[in-house]
Amino acid sequence: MVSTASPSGELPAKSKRADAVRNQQTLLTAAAAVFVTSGVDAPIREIATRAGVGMGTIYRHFPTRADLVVAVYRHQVEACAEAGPALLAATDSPFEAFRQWVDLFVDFLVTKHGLANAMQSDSSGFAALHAYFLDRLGPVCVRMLDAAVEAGEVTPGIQAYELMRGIGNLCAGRDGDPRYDPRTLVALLLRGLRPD
Amino acid sequence: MVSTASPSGELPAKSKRADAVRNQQTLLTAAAAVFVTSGVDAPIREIATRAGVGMGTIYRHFPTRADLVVAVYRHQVEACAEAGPALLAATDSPFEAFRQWVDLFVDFLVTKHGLANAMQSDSSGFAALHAYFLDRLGPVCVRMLDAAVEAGEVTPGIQAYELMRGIGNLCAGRDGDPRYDPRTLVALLLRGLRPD
DNA sequence: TGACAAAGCGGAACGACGTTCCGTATCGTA
DNA sequence: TACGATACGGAACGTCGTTCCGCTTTGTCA
Repeated sequence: MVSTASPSGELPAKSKRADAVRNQQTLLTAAAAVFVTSGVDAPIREIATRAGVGMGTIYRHFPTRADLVVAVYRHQVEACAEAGPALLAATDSPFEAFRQWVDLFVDFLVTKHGLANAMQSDSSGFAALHAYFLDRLGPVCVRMLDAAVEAGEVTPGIQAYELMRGIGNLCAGRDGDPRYDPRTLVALLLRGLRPD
Repeated sequence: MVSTASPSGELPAKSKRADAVRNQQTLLTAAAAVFVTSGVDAPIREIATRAGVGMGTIYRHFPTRADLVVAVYRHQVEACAEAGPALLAATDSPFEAFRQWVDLFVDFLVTKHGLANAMQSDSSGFAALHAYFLDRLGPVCVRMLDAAVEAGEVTPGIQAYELMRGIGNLCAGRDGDPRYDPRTLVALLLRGLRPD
C-alpha cells in the first residue's frame, strides 16, 4: 500500500533532518527525469545513480516503487482530479464535461512512458499504484458519470470503476505504435455509453 | 520474431532425432500446465524442471518465450481464426457474427492467465507474441468488420488492427478482480461501433 | 555388430535486477 | 564541542534470463 503516513512529496510534516528533505527532493527530480527516458519501471539503481545517492536511501524514502511513482506524479493526478468538478460546472452537457475530463486523463497516461502498463501489472510494487489512481480519481469519475446519467446523456448501469479501468487499459501497451491511437478507442468506448 | 522455419508444434518436418521430438512434446505439455498455474511469464526454470529437462533444451526448441507460448496456444488461436468465416456464413447479421467472434477471442484471452498482459508487454521475448496473434487473427477481423460495414451495421472508418488491440487491452490487467469484467467493457466498445 | 560423427542435452556460469542490512557519516542539540 | 538519533551508502544475497560447452544419445554405415 502507498504510504499514507505523511503526504510525502508535499510539505514535510515534522522534524526531518535537512539532508533527508534534500535527498527526497533530489530523488523526485532524478526519478522524474529517468521516468521520461526509461519509463516508470526503470532500474532502481539508475535512479539512485542519477540522484547521486545509495539505494538504501531510495528505499527509505519510498519503500515501494509505487510510492515513488505516486510522489512524482502527485501534482498531475491532483490537477486531473480537480479538473473534474470544474469541467462539470463550466459545461452545459455533463457528458461533454466527462468527455473532456477523460481526454485529460488519457493525455496524462499516454505522455507518461509505460505508466498505463505499470498500473495493470500484477507484480512488483505496482499494485499500490493502481490503487492510488483509482482511489483519487474514482470518486471524481463517479460524480461526473452520475451527472451524465441524470441528464439522460449516458445509459445507466455502468460502473465508474470498470470504466476507468477500461480507459486505463486502452492507454496501455507498446507505446509509439503509429497504428494504435488510444484516443480513438476511448472515443469508441464513450460512444458506447450514449443511450439510443 | 517467432520462428517461421518450421510449423513447430505440428508434424515434424524432417530428420529430427527421436529424443528431440519427445522432448519437444514433453515441453509443450509441461509449459501448458505451468502456464495455467503460474501464468505465461512463469520462470523458465520452472518449466524446465516440470518437464525434467535442462534449460538449454528449452532454448533450443523455443528460442524466445513467444515461440513457446505460440506453440502451446497454436490450436486455440487457429480455432478462433477459423471460427470467423464460419460465423459469418452461419449468421444473418455480420455484426452479430462479429460479436460472437469477439466473444470467442475474449474468452480465450481471459482464460489464459496473464496472456493478454503479456501481449502488450514491451519487454522480454513477448514482442513476437503480439505479432503472431495480430498476424493470424487480424485478417479475420478485417474481413468480418468489412462485412459488417458493408451491411451498414457498423460505422465505417474503424481500423481492424486498432480494434483488436483495444479488445486485447481491455482483457488485460490484474485478473480475478470481481469489480472488473472485460466482457462488459468490450460490449461497450462494440456498442460504440454501431451507426446512429 | 561396433564404431564414429552429428545432433542434442544438462546445468554451471554470468549479468541484470530487486531488496535487505548494517557499519559509518552527518545532523541537531545540549 | 560532544553525543545520541537519524540517515546514508553500497556490499551482499536471492531470483531470473540467457549463453556456452563438455558430455551423452542417436542414427548410420561398414
